[in-house]
Amino acid sequence: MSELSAVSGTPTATIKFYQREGLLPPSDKTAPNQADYGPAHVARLQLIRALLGVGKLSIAAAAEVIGSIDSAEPVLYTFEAAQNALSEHLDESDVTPDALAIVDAATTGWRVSPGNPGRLAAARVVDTFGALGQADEAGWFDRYAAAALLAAEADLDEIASRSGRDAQAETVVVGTVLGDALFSGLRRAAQEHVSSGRHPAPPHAASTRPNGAS
Amino acid sequence: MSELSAVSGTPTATIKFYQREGLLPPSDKTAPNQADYGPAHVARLQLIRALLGVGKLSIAAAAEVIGSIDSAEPVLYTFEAAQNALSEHLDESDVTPDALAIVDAATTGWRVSPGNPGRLAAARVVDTFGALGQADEAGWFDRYAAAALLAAEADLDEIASRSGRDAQAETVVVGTVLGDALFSGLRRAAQEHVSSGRHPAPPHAASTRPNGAS
DNA sequence: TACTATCCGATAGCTATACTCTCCATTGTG
DNA sequence: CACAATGGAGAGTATAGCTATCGGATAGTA
Repeated sequence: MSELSAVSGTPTATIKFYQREGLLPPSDKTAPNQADYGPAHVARLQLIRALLGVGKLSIAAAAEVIGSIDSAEPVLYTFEAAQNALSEHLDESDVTPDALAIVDAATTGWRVSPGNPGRLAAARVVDTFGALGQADEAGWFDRYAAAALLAAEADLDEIASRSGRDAQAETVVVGTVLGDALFSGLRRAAQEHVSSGRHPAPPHAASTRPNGAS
Repeated sequence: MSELSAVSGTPTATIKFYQREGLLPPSDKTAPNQADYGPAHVARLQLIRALLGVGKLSIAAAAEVIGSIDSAEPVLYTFEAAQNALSEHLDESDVTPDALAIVDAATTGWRVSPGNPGRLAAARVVDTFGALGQADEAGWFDRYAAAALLAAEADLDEIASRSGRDAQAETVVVGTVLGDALFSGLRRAAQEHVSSGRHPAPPHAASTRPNGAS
């Protein structure tokens, strides 16, 4: 076990905790008190740390998505499981019909089930936006929908490039979880870029420099 | 005070807590034990609930962004403040140069300061992605960067449509915080759409229906 | 066989966050 | 003037995510 701890940099106490919570599969034990860990365990632990750390999942949510990787279900179900684990559970009564209509209008032509967690989450954002007295003057929702479509196509292409159910299922989870974080980072960078292109004086954060490929 | 509580549906104990934490400005008191709250207080409280609830900010982060709305700084600084409050504080030593190079390549031509929190956050995602044994086969990073640019342009247009520093500053904060949640919801919806367009059998979540504008 | 070191597993404890409750002097109101 | 309500301050609570300790068992060594 402390082999695992040493390799991963995770304290043994934490590893034991993850095992208890069902995040990490039980060790293949060779004796009542002796266990063996292989590269699969190391990889799994790394996945856990990524989901909890960068992805900010809760222990329970991480356990759910990991379970859906391990189940033999087709990849499409893993997708659903990942989405459910990542979103808090809303139903239609948590959002106004108006907000749903706005979301549906922004996603016209999309084939999305009414209970899709993303649809409901987006509607709640629309509600919140309205409650704060903000209005969508410049087609913000529509343009976000276009951006989201771009990202989703990239996601699906990335998944399709993997071969084998297990590799695909893992990419589904990793892509879904890390995708949020990646986009959020890139959007902030893009905000600075767009903003500096429109306003003469850049924010005080030191030197801004045009970015050539390294 | 319980006027405020009634209107907002927030318990008075919680309101008092927010005041203590500096989220809510002190009441304009008319007597040592009697205070008056106006519509500004109601609006502020709603903003707080939105930041904490939908935006999932911590109390401390919310206090920071709210402070930057109230300061008289130009809107560009509010942008920076919002970004800093939303990102955990990374510096270049937290990510590999390789990951930074990949991020910079995906954002070629963008004018972004090296310390931009988004740039570093994106690099950390790239690192994590690699550590999990995933490779960017289908131009995932580049395509996310394109999507992020779209979103950032929408953000800036939306902000530009507001008049007055205070309205703009509030839209900066609201847009930056809610934008992450909105995109994440729309991306999940788009994933289902794209996925159902590519695979014959949809996931079991009941009826999927093509979506006509309401 | 004795000794030591390690390991597993279970339990209890710790820390941070986001509230929530209790107390109490003050005070508007009838 | 009685009296419920108010504002402010500090302590208390619930949950999440670890972390530390203890007890029993076993492998390695001599």
